[in-house]
Amino acid sequence: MQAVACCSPVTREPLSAEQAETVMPLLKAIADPVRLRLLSLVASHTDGEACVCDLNDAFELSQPTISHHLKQLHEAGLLDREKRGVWVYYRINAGALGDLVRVLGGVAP
Amino acid sequence: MQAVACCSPVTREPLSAEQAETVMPLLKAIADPVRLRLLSLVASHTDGEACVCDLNDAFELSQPTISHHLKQLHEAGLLDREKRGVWVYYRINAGALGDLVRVLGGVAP
DNA sequence: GTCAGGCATCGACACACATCAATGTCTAGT
DNA sequence: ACTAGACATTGATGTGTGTCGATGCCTGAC
Repeated sequence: MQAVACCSPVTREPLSAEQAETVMPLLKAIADPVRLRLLSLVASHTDGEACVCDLNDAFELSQPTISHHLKQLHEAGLLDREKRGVWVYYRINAGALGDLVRVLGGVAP
Repeated sequence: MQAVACCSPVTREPLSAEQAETVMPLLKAIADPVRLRLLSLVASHTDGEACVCDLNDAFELSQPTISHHLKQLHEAGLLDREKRGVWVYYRINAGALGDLVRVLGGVAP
């Protein structure tokens, strides 16, 4: 998969400035409590996808705010977006999350 | 080790607000290009520790800025601090990084 | 065509944060 | 004691970002 395909783990050799900037979008995307929970909600949902209508109800935040966070996760490559009729479904991109785990020195399942 | 010991992977079940807040310090600490590189520099250095004097020279940033970032990483539990004479050494805390990897659904080495 | 509802975009605001110069604190020499 | 050097702390400043209300765009139903 290797959606980001960046570099060896941070614990192995020093990250260059360019490599760090490559990983930043992923890290900044999940470095917010609401976005991390959104990602978790989508990832752990049935079939690995969830409707925005359900996600809105899971937080005491305005609809534009949730929409904004989902856009951030989508642009980072962590969530895929698909419109089906009136509803929009977000799906987890396991590859992107796996890349991040590997950069941090872990082993992706 | 389990320095943070928080929760099952984000991909398994939805993270609660409290669980998300628990992981945030770790994520926010590495969600900055300079700090991620600092962490990588320390982690990949000989014996897993590095002197601040060396870290200062690795960036074109002022000394207070580097000091500030190292403090952030230290307070997040990712780096241990030890003063030896005039010099200060920072050491990687592999446990904290491992916890983060596990929360993200990876397997820590 | 019209209307209602789901979601995105826009503009504005408040707060957080990265950065620096100046200063403080500690240690080892001399 | 005095000095020089290594790091930390402080205060100030500019930029980034999370949040919301208002508005716009689609889609399906009538």
